[in-house]
Amino acid sequence: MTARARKATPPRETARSREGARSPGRRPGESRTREAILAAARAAFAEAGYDRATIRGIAADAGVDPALILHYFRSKERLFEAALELAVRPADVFARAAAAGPDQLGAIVVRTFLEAWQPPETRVRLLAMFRSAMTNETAMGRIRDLLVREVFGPITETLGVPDAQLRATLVGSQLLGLAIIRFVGRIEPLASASIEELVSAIGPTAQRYLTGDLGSAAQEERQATGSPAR
Amino acid sequence: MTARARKATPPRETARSREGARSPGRRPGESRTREAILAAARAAFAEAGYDRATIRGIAADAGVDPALILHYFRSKERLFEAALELAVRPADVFARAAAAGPDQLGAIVVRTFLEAWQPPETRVRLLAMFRSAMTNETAMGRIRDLLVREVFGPITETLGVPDAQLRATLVGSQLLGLAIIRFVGRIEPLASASIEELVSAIGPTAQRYLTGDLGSAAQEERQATGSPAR
DNA sequence: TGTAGAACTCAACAGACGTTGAGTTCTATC
DNA sequence: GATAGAACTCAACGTCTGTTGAGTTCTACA
Repeated sequence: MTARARKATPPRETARSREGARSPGRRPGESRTREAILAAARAAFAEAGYDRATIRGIAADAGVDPALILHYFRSKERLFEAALELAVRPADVFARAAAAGPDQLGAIVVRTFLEAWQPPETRVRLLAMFRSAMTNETAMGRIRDLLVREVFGPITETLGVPDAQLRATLVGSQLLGLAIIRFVGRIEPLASASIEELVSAIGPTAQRYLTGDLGSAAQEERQATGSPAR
Repeated sequence: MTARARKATPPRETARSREGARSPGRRPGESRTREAILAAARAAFAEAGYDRATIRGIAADAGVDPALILHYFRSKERLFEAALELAVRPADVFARAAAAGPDQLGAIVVRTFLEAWQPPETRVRLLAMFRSAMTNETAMGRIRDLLVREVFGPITETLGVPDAQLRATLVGSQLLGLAIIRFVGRIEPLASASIEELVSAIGPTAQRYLTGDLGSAAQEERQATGSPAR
């Protein structure tokens, strides 16, 4: 009980109205409780990651009994999966990428990625995903899908360049690292650099990964059957 | 108790010799128990991250009572700090960087970074650090120090280029993302690409971040007092 | 109007967790 | 050879965890 992520949680009390317990049973009118739970869950996962976020804490934030969460979602893991849904709409990237020439792809990818973090709803989902990915298979799998299946994989394959998957993961590695330093670690000066600044610094990197020359070693190895050395 | 990171832990038993308890009290001869604990701790933190790794599990792996760990290290957090010490020897980078021309700096930085992951002792420490960094201040602080104070900060400052800190964090972001995709997420084809391949793909990126032109937006903003938009 | 079932709460479970204090056995120093 | 203290184990503490089952109140449909 040294350093817990929960706020100052007085012994019990949760969300009861001043004195006496909230009565059990269904509430009159239509219920938006499920959404409240999901919002609280996303906030908790974003702040603390999968391991440190607790069902009890989420329940308290949503003003609800912990058991109700499991009534809806059956387990913490499934709650997490539900909370992560629709973290990113790949359509945005494609639309903007298609509208511009292929030589501006790098800048557009970086800008779209950074702008995706601006709306609080998206930001909270992405933070939850990233904070949890190091120790949670679901979150890491989600990142992998975004990179190789949903976003950058399709982009590089559409481009018709060789080494599509390698290019996709290279772009992904740069954006992943950027996001962690900027939004999770909040390390300066990257944390408070403007989007313009980052686009002009990192855009060319993404551009090269997407369409450029990846160097002789990469070329050779891709043509060979197995990979030497390591 | 859905998905724990611990192995198959039969109720008790830890490391007792078949039957009966191991007797208490000091063991004869010189003790290397402290080192055994640290090794087990590093392995656990590398596998599961700070939150999921447990003192009890580490104690079992080291063949020792949990209380002994706290006798040595006073708390889980301090155990973690001790386990992370000497994760990287910055001297390696400097020596190799000094030996080559400034136009090969990018390739050298990438290669040195990747090679640092090869020895199991270093690998396990770095994995522990990265796996824990998303939810643990100590680990993230350690990463920040490596980036801006111990390794890349000094390098960029020695180069005499403008925007030293920005360049340092940019290189750091690329290497951080690379390490997470390759060593934590093990996402292909990046996970099993050869070092040569990665050096020729990512080296130019690092080179540009270190000594190249970061683009007009970056230049302008660095000369102005405050940063606009955001 | 009756009834199935959804939406809720309560109380408890069993097990984990970090940490503590007291006790035992050895080593080093005088 | 006595003594301080380091190196260890044991048993327990208090708290927190995800999850369960039973009970209550409402809604929707026949």
